[in-house]
Amino acid sequence: MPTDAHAASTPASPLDALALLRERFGDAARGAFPGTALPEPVVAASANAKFGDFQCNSAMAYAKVLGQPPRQVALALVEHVKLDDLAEPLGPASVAGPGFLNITLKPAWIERALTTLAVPAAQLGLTPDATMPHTVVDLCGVNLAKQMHIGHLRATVIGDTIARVLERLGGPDRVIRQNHVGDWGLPIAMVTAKLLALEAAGEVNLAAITIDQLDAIYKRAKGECDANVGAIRAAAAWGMGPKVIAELEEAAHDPLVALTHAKTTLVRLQSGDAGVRRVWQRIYDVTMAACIENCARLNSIVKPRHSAGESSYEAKLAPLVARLEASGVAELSAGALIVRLDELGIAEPCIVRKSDGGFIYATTDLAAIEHRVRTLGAGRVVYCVDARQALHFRQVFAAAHKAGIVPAEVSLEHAAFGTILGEDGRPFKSRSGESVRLGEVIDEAVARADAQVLARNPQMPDTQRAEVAKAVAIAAIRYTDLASERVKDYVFSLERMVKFEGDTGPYLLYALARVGSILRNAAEPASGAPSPHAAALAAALAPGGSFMITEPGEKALAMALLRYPQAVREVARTLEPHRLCACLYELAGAFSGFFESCPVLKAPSEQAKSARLRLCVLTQRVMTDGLGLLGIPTVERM
RNA sequence: GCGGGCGUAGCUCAAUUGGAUAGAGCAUCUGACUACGGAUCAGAAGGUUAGGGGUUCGACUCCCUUCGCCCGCACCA
Repeated sequence: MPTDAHAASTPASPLDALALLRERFGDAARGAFPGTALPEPVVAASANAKFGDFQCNSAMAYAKVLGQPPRQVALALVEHVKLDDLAEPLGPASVAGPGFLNITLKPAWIERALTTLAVPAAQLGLTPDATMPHTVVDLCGVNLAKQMHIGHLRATVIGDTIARVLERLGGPDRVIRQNHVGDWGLPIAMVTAKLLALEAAGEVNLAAITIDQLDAIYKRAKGECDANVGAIRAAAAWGMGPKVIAELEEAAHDPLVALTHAKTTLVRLQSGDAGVRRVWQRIYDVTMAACIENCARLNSIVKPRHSAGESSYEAKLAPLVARLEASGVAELSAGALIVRLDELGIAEPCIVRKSDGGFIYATTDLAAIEHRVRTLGAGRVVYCVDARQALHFRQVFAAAHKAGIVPAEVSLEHAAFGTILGEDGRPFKSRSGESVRLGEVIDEAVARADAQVLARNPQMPDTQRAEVAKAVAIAAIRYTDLASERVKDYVFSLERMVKFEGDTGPYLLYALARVGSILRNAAEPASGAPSPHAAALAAALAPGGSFMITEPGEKALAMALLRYPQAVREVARTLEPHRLCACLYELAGAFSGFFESCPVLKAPSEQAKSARLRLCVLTQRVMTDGLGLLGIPTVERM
């Protein structure tokens, strides 16, 4: 759907060459072809350096509308476009191929833009945007009595990164993290019941119980409850006779007893029975302590105050469902209460109450949405949850809107992510087929990182190396998780991700360490004598000072720096952190190129030295800021 | 069966949302002033973007279709 170029648009940031060029070419199109509605101009960074820095590709499209030859249209745009301050003058030679317009920025513009970017008040082009809606980010999502495993990694890392990016853009008070804890329902009741029994039998000490023990007890309890229940259901579904089912039920006598007991426990829990509640609270505390610790180890900001257990919505479910029923949005079907969504293109209805009268997770999610929007004031709710939940969220979002639980303008988004695969291409599991504990994965990453640092830097003190290894491990894990397209599966290979070479988190830390090394050398040379670079460094650090772009290496670095603010905004819009990863990797690469071709401390003149030092300072700031958004801690040396 | 996702170099991943010769990193090969951290850089080689049709001046991208893999599909969360 082409938009009218005559429509007003928000003014472009003075840092954003791309947006400025779009603006200018929009003006040019209106000037050259008055009265004709034309689509917004298409301007893009040139893929190939020989085509300049940017290219305008609209002449071909406009030619179609105007019925003129594309090169003629291109020439008309050249005639009308005003780029004097921004780019080298365009001429007939700027038109290439079928009508591409090649644009090269003026060094003076790049230098001014860098100066603007570097001004402290500009915050690297990311001053808080007061119009950004309050945003709830649903992340982590642990379950009571279950050890965190590899399946929690992505929800924890991606969710945290999205939250960090939105906080950077809208200010810290605009983002509310919510850890939707699975702390309610029959599964929890099963463990609670089992734990009560074990405690009564003197087999466990509740005060000293660990998450590992809870995890084991959970599995036992669950096993005892649904040992043969599945078989009975299958027998019924396959139309087997009542005799077969009766036999199975006989065999499943114990499981059914356990299940019944769990159901009774659930009722007691829901009615506030103090004895049951005490055990439940203990399970909650132990689980959450482990969760918070794991998150901290991953450098994800998930604190107790972010916990939003399903139990906290318990009291709201019945009234919510009653409203849905009264308003006619929900209807009975085969004994269950459902919200039909077929008119919204979703064939499967959203079940809000089971035929046995119980509520299910969709009900809780609806209550959570209402809370997030009405109470927490969210204008946008982002769910960082496995892609397999896609249908569930489509249903819940549609139902929420249909029922008027949230206003239509509130954006409900499922930031779906793919599965972590093992190197065999199958979902990542341990040798025994069990899911791998998150803590183990982190341990191994730290061990590998430590070995790498030791091999390369044997003289580093152990305590420092331990700190560095932690940072490298986090960089490795987080960067890999964030660097590929969110919805896709990816292969988990610690060996590859902990490498210091190539497109990895550790490489980014290395690039930053090299920047820091130059600045350290500038400040304090080996001998005790005053640094010969002191004057140049002071000039470079002086606020508001000017940049100087002459060498290709300097220009490439400058262009990479200038892309940063836009990359961060793209992440906020698309909820795709890999765009920021790519931006930072390109920045690191540009710096490496600069590092090779443009000596800083041995620069040909004092002026060049100070200008290059200024580039180093800005690179350090941008890299640090960007890594911070990815939740990757930085180190001085490694 | 219906719905959704995916398929890009030997391997792991990109491609600014329709633009020029599809880019990186591993691995392979060739080079680089005894180097402000060589954990680097420059270059080479590697592709029928799963196959086939269509739309378009122009397609990895949009539409149709076949193949392959993954995931969902009312009352577990």
